[in-house]
Order: sequence, then structure tokens, then C-alpha cells
Amino acid sequence: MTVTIYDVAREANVSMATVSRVVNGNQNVKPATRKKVLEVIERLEYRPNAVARGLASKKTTTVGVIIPDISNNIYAEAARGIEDIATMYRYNIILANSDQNEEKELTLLDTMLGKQVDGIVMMSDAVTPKLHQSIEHSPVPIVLAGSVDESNQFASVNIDYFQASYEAVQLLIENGHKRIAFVSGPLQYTINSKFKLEAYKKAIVDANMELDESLIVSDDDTYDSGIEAWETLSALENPPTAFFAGSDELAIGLIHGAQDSGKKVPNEIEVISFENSKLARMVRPQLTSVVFPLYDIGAVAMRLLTKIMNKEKIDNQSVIIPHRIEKRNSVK
Amino acid sequence: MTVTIYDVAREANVSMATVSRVVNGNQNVKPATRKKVLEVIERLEYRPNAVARGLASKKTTTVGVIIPDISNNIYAEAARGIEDIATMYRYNIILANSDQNEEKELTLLDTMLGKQVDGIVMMSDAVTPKLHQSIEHSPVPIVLAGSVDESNQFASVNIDYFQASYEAVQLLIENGHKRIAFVSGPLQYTINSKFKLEAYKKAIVDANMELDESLIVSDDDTYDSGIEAWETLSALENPPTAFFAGSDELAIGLIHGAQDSGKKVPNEIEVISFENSKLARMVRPQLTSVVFPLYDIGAVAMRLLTKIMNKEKIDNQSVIIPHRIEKRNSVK
DNA sequence: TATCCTTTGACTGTAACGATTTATGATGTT
DNA sequence: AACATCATAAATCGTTACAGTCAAAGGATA
Repeated sequence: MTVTIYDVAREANVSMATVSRVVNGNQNVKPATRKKVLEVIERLEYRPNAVARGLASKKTTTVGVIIPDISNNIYAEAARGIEDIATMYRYNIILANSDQNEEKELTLLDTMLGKQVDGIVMMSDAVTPKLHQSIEHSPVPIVLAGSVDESNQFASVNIDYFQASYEAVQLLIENGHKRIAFVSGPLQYTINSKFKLEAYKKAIVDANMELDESLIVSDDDTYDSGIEAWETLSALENPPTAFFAGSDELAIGLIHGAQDSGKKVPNEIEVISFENSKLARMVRPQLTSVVFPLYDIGAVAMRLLTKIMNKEKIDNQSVIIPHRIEKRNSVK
Repeated sequence: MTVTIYDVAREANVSMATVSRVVNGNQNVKPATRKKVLEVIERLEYRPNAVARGLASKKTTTVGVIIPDISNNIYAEAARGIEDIATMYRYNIILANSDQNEEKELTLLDTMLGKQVDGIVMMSDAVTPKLHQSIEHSPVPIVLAGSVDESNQFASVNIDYFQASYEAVQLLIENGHKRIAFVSGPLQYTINSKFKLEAYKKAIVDANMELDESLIVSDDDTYDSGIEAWETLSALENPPTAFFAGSDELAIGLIHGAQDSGKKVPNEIEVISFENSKLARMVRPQLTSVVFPLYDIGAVAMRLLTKIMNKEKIDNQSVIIPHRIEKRNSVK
């Protein structure tokens, strides 16, 4: 039925090893033989069986990608970065969604290792002890993308979340705001709690401003949460005049909340976001935002993975890529 | 190094065939033996090698997914639907981006078949003759998701694009508009040219209105194209007062274009979109839109694929799922 | 009841599966 | 004759699948 390397060998009057050699571009085949083999391959429409190849060579040229949710733009962007670099290096990708669920992450890791992937890139907002252990015991390299592991023991690529957040809040402070709110996604996620929030606090304290816990709101990273956050915060006795939002959707929710209740952005209310997805340009006013370069993070993570799989020497396995703030109109 | 089925067999004093049977849940193993084997598996941390299994059984429990671009929300949504159903049926997914490029599509098909996937779900806006042929010759089942193949020869899942578009334009006509514009992505894509545009034309003609070619604009499916489309169309001598937009981004671009030049939506200008992504609720006014249920399309496509892979009888391989129009505020 | 035959249950042994890889052998050059 | 070069055969890789084995349990027959 299916044509195998053996059929090609027979048809071309050579051994299967020779066919293997021409398929894999090995030098030790004389041109005439190579040509003959290639012709037979063409004629028989031979297509090497990657599974057999994987069994024999113990390499599958496939890498696993575990992300929280592909339908979330932020992760999709990263996935695209990962995939682009992967194809560049001739790897294929097994993609799976974890929904930030530890149990799923663990199972996924296990089935991917069972499938003999050559490496894994993973995004996880919370590297739990169990997860940490699984990563540690993995027989193939794993790199974390846009995810912090506090032990700093694994290969990873990130931006400096703390510094970036600090700068964002500072921008608001410089514009003279005295009441600045912090609105983010779940504080179980390390990036939100240990970096965005801590940076916010430090910026406030460094500016000799009062740290008011009631200005700190955390729920989901969604548009609706943004609207809700606006409602609770604007109902405060002494409401904030500026917002540091953990995501674009949150920021847009905040802005629409403000606008719906008659406030002008940025004249009366200023909002700075942390993401800079393509949404940022699709609101009025357009968002000023810390750029969280997910595509690049994915791409760099995948590149790092190829190096490790290749056993190249890595000078620094915790890559920090530069960040910047894109200034548009939600901040004066 | 790695523990194999053979190690387990030796350690448990049974043959590897028996181990294989307990791993695969075969009945012919007496409970005591099963327990013993399971214990050894646990102790040795044995993890079946899916590659070896794939070679022996000729099944990989992985399916290929070829989509234009995962970083585009519409496809990401579909990918999520596909993946959810795939996991439900214990399949993994090899995901790749084609960028609507025929050559890439062909190569991807080839490498996926090389990897011995058990089936493929594909999204392609233009099923070219070559592509058609490749699909036809595929040794494993392929289902098209949200993609039309005009020969109607392959398994596919779609909505009734023509009817949905017709209804959308009709809505605008009912609201009394005499000048209705058509703004879509590339007309090379079958859905745009054969369905959205044709339905638009028919609706206009059926209403005894004049079909004005200058009201038909086609470029990208992006926000910027929407803005551009507004600019060219509003500069017309007799500009349109209503727009049928092929995507949410296009619709938002149109709306922002209108608003930036002082027009009120929906009072002076009405816009109806075709997509209904989560963006639809994130603009003011919120978009009235034909809902293009990509998640469902992906899910149903994957489900259909499992049936075909399972050799179950399929009553209808061209699935049309119901559509509806979500009414919000960009249309009165 | 004793005998023989067939079934069933619970395994075992081993040949695929379709490549890669290594040791070995043949060929041709200098 | 020595030395590269190229080609070959055979051994793996870790499973599954199929054909058997062997003992125990019925069932039928005389």
C-alpha cells in the first residue's frame, strides 16, 4: 500500500541504507546513484515515514507548546512567534491549551513527553511546586516563555515586568496624579502580584504618596472586569484620576466605563495599559501602553530551545528582552 | 536509560505482550496480574513511547491543523474549538500557519502526512486546483473548516454565508438606506466573492435599488483598511449611509472613520459587521453583526473528523450550522 | 461415570512496523 | 599495495498484533 524505503531501494537496485543516505543528504553517495534514487523516489511518490524515523533516530523534530489559551490574543501572538521560528528550524509544533490549570499542565507535559517531543516551550502564569518538579525531571529541554519561575532555575524569556510597570506608574505620577489605581488580572499570577503590583507600590511610595489599598483591584483580565473596576473605583469617596491597567482589555473597559459616565479621557481620566496588542489602536483614545512583546518572546523562546536541543552553549538561560512604552492618547 | 515495556515485563515476570495488554486496557488479563503490572509501571515510572506505538499500530492519535494565521483572532477561535474536541477524543494537534499561501499549504500537508497524522482539519480561503488534488489524494481524512470547496466534494463545516450576508444587507435596506456600501477583505477568497458580495448584489437588486460598483470596496480585513474604506467612500459625490463590513475590524475602522469626521453612528451612519468576535462589544457603539461561530465550526469540524477516522457512517459531509444576527447598536 | 472433544481464559513468543546506524565489504585510484 | 570512497547487510528502536500454548471447564457420548 504505502511505499517504503525498501520499495525504493529495490526499484533503484541499491540498499535501503543508500536510499536513507540520499534522503538525508549524506555525502557518501555517488552522483549517478543519487540521481537514480531520486528519480525512483519521485516516480513512486515516496514520502519518508517520520514515525519510523523518530523511532530509529530518537528525534521527532517536533516540539510541544503548552499555553493557557490560544483564543486569547496575547497567547496566540506568542504561539505565532514560536511557530515561525520552529518552522524556520524545521520543527513542527504540538499545541495544547492548559487553561492555567495545574492538572492539565501536568498531564499535557506527560503526554507530550510520551510523544517524544524534542523539547517544550511552555507558558504558565504560576509555576507551582509540582509543575516545577515536572519541568526539572523532564528528559527534554523546556523553556518558559513570558512566565516566571521564582527559583530562576529554568531557561526562560521575559521582559523586566517590574521595571516596565514602575515606569508606567511613574508616567502617571509625573502627570500630577495623586490618586492612581491599580487594576489587574488575578493576583495568583506571579507577574501580577510580584511585579506589576509591587512595582506600583514602590512607585507610589517612592513618590511619597499614600498607598491606598482601596485603589487596588484585581479580578479577570477582561473587558467586563475593566468596566466593573471602573464602577467600583469611581464610586469611591475619593476616586482615582488615573489607572494602571494590567491588560488592554482592562484598559478599554476602564475607558469605556469612564466615557459612559461622561468623563473625558485623557483630559479628566488617564489610563495606561500593559500589553499593546492590536486593540490598543482600535479605541478612542488610543491606548498608551507598556509593550509586552509576546511575538518576540515566543520567537526568542523557541530560538533558545533550538540552541539547547542542539547542545549549543548558552551564556544566559534567563533572557530579558527590552521593553518600552508606546505613547498614544490615553495619557496626556 | 529510558524504561521500556520490556523492563516492565521482566520486573513483573510477565511477557511484554501482557504489559501491552494492561496498558491498553485489554480484557484478557487476570486482576492479580494487572495489579502487579500496574505497580511495576508506577514504580519504574514507565511511560509508553508513542512513537514506537505509532509505528506498530499505524495510528498516532494526532491530527494536523492547518490554519491561515493563529494570531488572527478568528482562526485562533476556531483552533480552540478544534483543540477542545480533539482533547476530548484524546487526540493531540500539530498546528501550523499557512498564511493563505498555496505553497505553504501544500508543504504543510505533505509534512503532516509524513508525520503520519490520523487526520487533518484545514482552513483555507481558497481551495486551488493543486490543493484540491492534494486533499483528494490524501491517505487520511481531511475536513475543511469555515472554508468552501466549490466542488463540494470534501467534508466541510460552514454556515450559509450567502443567506447570512443577504439578511445583513436586507436589514440595512429595511432601515431605509438607498446607498449601501460593501466593504470586505480580498475578493480572491471564495467566501468574499461568491457569497458575501453576490448576496449583497442580489439583495440590492431584489430591492430594486441601483447597483453602484463604486460602493464596492475590497482590500484587507483589517482596521486600517476599514479607515481607508471610509475615506474613499465618504469622498464620493454621493456617499453611502450604510455599510456592510466583512469583518469586525473593518467595521470598527469604518465607525472610527465616521466618528473622526463628525458623523454619528448609528444616527447618521449605520454599519453591520460579519464576524461577531469579542471586539464587537468593545467599541462604542457596539457592533451589530452576523455571527460567524468559528469556535463551533472548529469544534464541529473536529468532531466530524473523529467520526470519519472512526469509519462511522456520515449522513452529510457538508455540514451547515445555523447562523444568526446579533443586534447591538451600530444599526438602529 | 469415564472418556473424549471443544471452548475459554490467561498468557507467551515472535514477527512486523519503517526507518537509522554501525560495522564491514567492495571498488577504484594512486 | 595502501588508501580513500562508496555501498551493503544486519542490528536496533519500543511497540502492537497475531499465532500459539497450556491448563481448566464444560458438554456430549457411550
